[in-house]
Amino acid sequence: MRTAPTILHLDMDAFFAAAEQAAKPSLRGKPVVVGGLGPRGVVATASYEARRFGVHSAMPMAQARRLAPNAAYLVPRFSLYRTVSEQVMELLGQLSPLVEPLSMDEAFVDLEAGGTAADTASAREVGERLRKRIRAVTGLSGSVGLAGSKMLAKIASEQAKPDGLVLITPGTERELLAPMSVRILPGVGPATGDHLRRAGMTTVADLAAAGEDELVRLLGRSHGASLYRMARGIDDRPVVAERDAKSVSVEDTFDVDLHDRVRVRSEVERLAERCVERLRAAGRSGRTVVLKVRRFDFSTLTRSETLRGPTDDTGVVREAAARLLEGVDTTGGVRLLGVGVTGLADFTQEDLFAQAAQVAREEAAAAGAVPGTGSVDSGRAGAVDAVGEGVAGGIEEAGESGADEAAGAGRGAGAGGGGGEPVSARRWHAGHDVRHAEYGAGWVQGSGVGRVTVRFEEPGSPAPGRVRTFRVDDPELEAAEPLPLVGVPGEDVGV
DNA sequence: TCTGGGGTCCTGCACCTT
DNA sequence: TCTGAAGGTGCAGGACCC
Repeated sequence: MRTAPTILHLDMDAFFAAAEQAAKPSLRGKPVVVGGLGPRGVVATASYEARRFGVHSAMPMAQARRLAPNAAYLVPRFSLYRTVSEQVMELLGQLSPLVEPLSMDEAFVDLEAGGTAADTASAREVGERLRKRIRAVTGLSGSVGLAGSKMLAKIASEQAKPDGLVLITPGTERELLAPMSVRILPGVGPATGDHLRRAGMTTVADLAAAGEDELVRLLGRSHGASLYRMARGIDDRPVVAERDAKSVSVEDTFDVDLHDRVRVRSEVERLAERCVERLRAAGRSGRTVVLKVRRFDFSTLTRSETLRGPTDDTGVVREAAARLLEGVDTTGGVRLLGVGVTGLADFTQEDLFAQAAQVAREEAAAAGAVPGTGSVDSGRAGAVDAVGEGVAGGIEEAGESGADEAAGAGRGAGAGGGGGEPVSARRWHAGHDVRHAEYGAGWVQGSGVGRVTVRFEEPGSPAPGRVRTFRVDDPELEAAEPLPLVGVPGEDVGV
């Protein structure tokens, strides 16, 4: 147990929404909701102004729109958030070599490893200086929690929100935690919370009083034992700077349930290809292929197959996923499909298993054994065509329905201009950056029925910009990269 | 009311080997 | 040769997190 607050937890406030407000002066002080805008989208982040209407993360977007009909609804711009995240992580790296990012907007820092003096005043000073620097560099606010362990530092930053700093003095953990809900502890979600409530435990004090044996009996060995320790304020998990990914997966929820088995099969192939692209980009290969199917009634099942060795071969993963699909009943409709690879290894060279599989495919093709699949090459080309058709189909559907948004963030993302795409096929995503030959930089406020509305303003604009409407195929309008956010002048940027 | 996407970890069961 | 225990591995599902 540490005797000084040596762990810092940083949590950026309403990160995606705050980044959008910083980038778009007209949205500052207004309710902003970022998330999937399709019929089955959910809220990723709501600004504090939107939270006042009851909107929160993971809420279905349709419900959010009912609660806050006048909020700005935007699709996420991950490239912008990643850029800001890198700036913030760099600032954290100046505090200590031991930084553990949890997501784009959250991280633990081991201050002791960074040489911060082991006393309360020094930790508080480091935390306050960090918050100022983040505001100076990004224009955004972050909340800081300081404590002797990861669990308590995280609880502290939660209490500090928004835009604050809370320090938990080591030694006071147990009395601080005692009256809190069991849900404050990491690993206690809705299901475990309910389970404990039925057993008469609602506060952390109840857990500590119940004893380890009782918690193990209720929740199992691993979960029960670790929860008992946490309930007594004990958490000696170290800050871990580097973590290797253990799986790579992609999944898509469809606007409308799929019933056509042929379409389901082609979607699985497309997902397998996307999954391998990600796998290869990470320089990894994997041994177990996992197919995920969520049916019309939201029931979810997974099927997996372990290969003889790891692979990063598109054909091998595609065929394994297709085999797994054969064993799944999809009558009634499919809401979501996913393909993943686990059992990751670090090699990228051609493996013998993939070569053997390729030989088998070529032999089968030469023998004409599988009509329609053709050779390896033509099989791949066919799959690529199917992807192209899928995207084009999505565009037509969006146009016909007057929908103002993409079917899903994953599909057609990045469309909207540039890259030699025909202008007639463009899609304009609410919130995304554009540039007009005459009016300059702006962002898409909405689109539909052949028109796109753009607000022309930049992160540094002193006042909300003007709004203009164009035809969706206006040749003078093109998609643009996000502009860098502007820090708050006058803040301390010294190191 | 109607539930995304990308992950991690744990549990229980079946099967195989020693 | 049969039997049972123990451990490893594969598979499926559930819970949780951001």
